[in-house]
Amino acid sequence: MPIIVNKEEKRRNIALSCRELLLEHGINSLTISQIAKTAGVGKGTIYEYFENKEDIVFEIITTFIVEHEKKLYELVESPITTKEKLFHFFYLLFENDMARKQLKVYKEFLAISLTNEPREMLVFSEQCREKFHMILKQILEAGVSRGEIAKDRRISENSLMLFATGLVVDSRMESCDIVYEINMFLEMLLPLEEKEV
Amino acid sequence: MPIIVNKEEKRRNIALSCRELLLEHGINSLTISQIAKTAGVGKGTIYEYFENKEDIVFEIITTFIVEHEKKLYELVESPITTKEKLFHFFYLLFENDMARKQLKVYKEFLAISLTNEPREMLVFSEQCREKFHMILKQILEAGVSRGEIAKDRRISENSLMLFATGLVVDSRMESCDIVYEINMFLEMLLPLEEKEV
DNA sequence: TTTTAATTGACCGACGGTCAGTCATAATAA
DNA sequence: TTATTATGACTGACCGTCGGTCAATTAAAA
Repeated sequence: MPIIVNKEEKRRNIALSCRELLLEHGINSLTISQIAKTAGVGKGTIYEYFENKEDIVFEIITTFIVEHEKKLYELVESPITTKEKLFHFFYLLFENDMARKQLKVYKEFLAISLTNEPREMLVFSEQCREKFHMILKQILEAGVSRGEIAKDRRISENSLMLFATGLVVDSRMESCDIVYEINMFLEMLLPLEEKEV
Repeated sequence: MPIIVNKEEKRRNIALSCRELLLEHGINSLTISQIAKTAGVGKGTIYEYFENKEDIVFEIITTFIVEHEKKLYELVESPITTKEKLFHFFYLLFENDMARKQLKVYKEFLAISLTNEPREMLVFSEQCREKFHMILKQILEAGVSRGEIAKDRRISENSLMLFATGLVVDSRMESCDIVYEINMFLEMLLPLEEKEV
């Protein structure tokens, strides 16, 4: 019998070898031929492991999101105020050059799932949504139990996430000052007095 | 001397003749050849009036947004509570089939301006942002002066708009129940007691 | 030798975009 | 009034690119 390759692993390896390529150029200026060459395989081989071009991007994005999640879990545990945690929950995406480069690719991913509606991507988005929801919930509950958020103030995790999405999308505009927008939003939800409790 | 056509007008007419086509199929499954045929001109002629494919969509989107703005202005004047106005500020986009069809195209437009970053589109987006900002400001100020919003509650128009963007983008997911999300958000900003004042 | 998973790159069709050439009109000359 | 000509409008055959396919090939195991 011929060699049996670990499909899952090879898929990941091909994707990994293109990470830099994708970060540098965007999705659109990335061709399958380039990808194949970079990964050191034939063009046809790519289609043994991926459905289509978007599928490759999808695999890479997944690694980004896993990394992002890790940062979020650190955030939950960090010894700062709830308001600061919330600030970083949003700001993490824009923190530094690397984050912004990854965000750029994530935006392209968003763009794809906004036009075609590939079932798989939707499912994936929903899973992310759920995870982030949980993280937010932890942050908020800790805030309440620590008395940093008044018990009667109902803060909707969903609303915070929709705000985050809006932030990602509208950050393309010059007139959108990320830090300012986040602070305004948080100030609206958690006015100073409450934090001081 | 040859005929001189009104370029501006012809551009609009070509775009207009493709409105239905665009609403029915998306941007991606719309080809230049189709557009040319539908508009009753040669393929090359299209490029006399438009930079590229996206430029055509851009022209059509503009008509959608103008219509949407009109509805928003009506909303400002309508005899309902501030909270209801805010609800409809968001919900107008999902109100009926027509709105949702237009929104679908708008999402595709968003997708384009999210990947390529054509200067022109950015400028356009910022102009829209400014207009919607003004409308929100009017609604909120009316709310304060009518005593429906406490004077000390600072509500950030920008935050509302970011939420709206998030709503548009995340509405692609099944798990995002528009009406519910809007109500949760508004309840967070304007708890019942305040409205009752 | 046979079997079969894996690999490959030449090839295909679709599509966005271009451009050399044609057409239609109106200003002008005869 | 008619012929000439200048020029913007218009056209569709053609081009390059790119995502995706598939028949042929390879090579390891049986």
